[in-house]
Amino acid sequence: MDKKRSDCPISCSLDILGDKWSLLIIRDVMLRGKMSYSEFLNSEERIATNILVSRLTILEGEKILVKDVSPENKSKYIYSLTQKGADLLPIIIELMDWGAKYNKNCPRKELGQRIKKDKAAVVRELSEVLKHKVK
Amino acid sequence: MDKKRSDCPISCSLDILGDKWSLLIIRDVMLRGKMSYSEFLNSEERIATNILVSRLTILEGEKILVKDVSPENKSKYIYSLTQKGADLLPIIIELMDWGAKYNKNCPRKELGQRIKKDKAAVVRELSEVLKHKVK
DNA sequence: TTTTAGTTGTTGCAAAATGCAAGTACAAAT
DNA sequence: ATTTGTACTTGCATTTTGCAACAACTAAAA
Repeated sequence: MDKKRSDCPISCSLDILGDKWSLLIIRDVMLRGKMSYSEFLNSEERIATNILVSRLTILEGEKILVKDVSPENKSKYIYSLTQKGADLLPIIIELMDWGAKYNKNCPRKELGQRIKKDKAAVVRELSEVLKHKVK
Repeated sequence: MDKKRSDCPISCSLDILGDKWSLLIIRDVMLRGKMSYSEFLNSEERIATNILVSRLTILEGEKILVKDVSPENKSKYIYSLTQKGADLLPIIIELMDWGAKYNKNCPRKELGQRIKKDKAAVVRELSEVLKHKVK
């Protein structure tokens, strides 16, 4: 954690999350079941390797993600959400809702449709699911 | 609007909002009644003048803000939210809630307290207020 | 009229972050 | 022993950001 720009909670959040990549990694873990460096690397947005390492380090340092050796493959690491990371769910959902609303090229899929109908229910259900995976 | 990284709605949102400053400007307009270049410049986070101009141009280009000559002072511009900009309210509220929850130095003030108690009500009330100001 | 203050920028330059390509290290599989 | 998979590191060019100074315009004051 560097020095904060101010004590405004929005500013504090943006100090950590305010870039184009961090929340995409969170999305991958939260909604797409991705857990490893190579899975993140293969996301369609094509993050560079050095940026990915840098962001994973920061997210781990902020205790948003935790890193463990994979049980199946000892030369592999898996990243999981902490409760602090899981609590980013509403932000992710709102970004998805706004993005879908104002981009024609972003057709709403299953989750998007459900968010449009009952956002609160989606957040409730997903946070329940995440609760059982949190480290 | 540059080229998008993907059609994921979260990614699309971050293409526009994914930096440390844009959402702080939105915060200033949305929650602090700020409307002008000089007011944004004087926020405690101390944005640089070239960054501010750059962000205002982008936000105007994305039709999140609109720029008009001030009625009182013809050498002054005022920036207002469009409906697209006002629809960022839930994102701002969630960033505030998460930031306040995980930062000791961010004591929740009036709005923060109300968000903690009943987030949905706050969003409903504030979006009603914003609706009447939208350009 | 000249000056001063207020407002919204622009410009130049250094520092930091990002993007890209290649290389490294280590474990497991063949 | 070699290859494959996984997780990085490094070097370098490009882009963005941060900082400080300067500029253009308007309105009001002296």
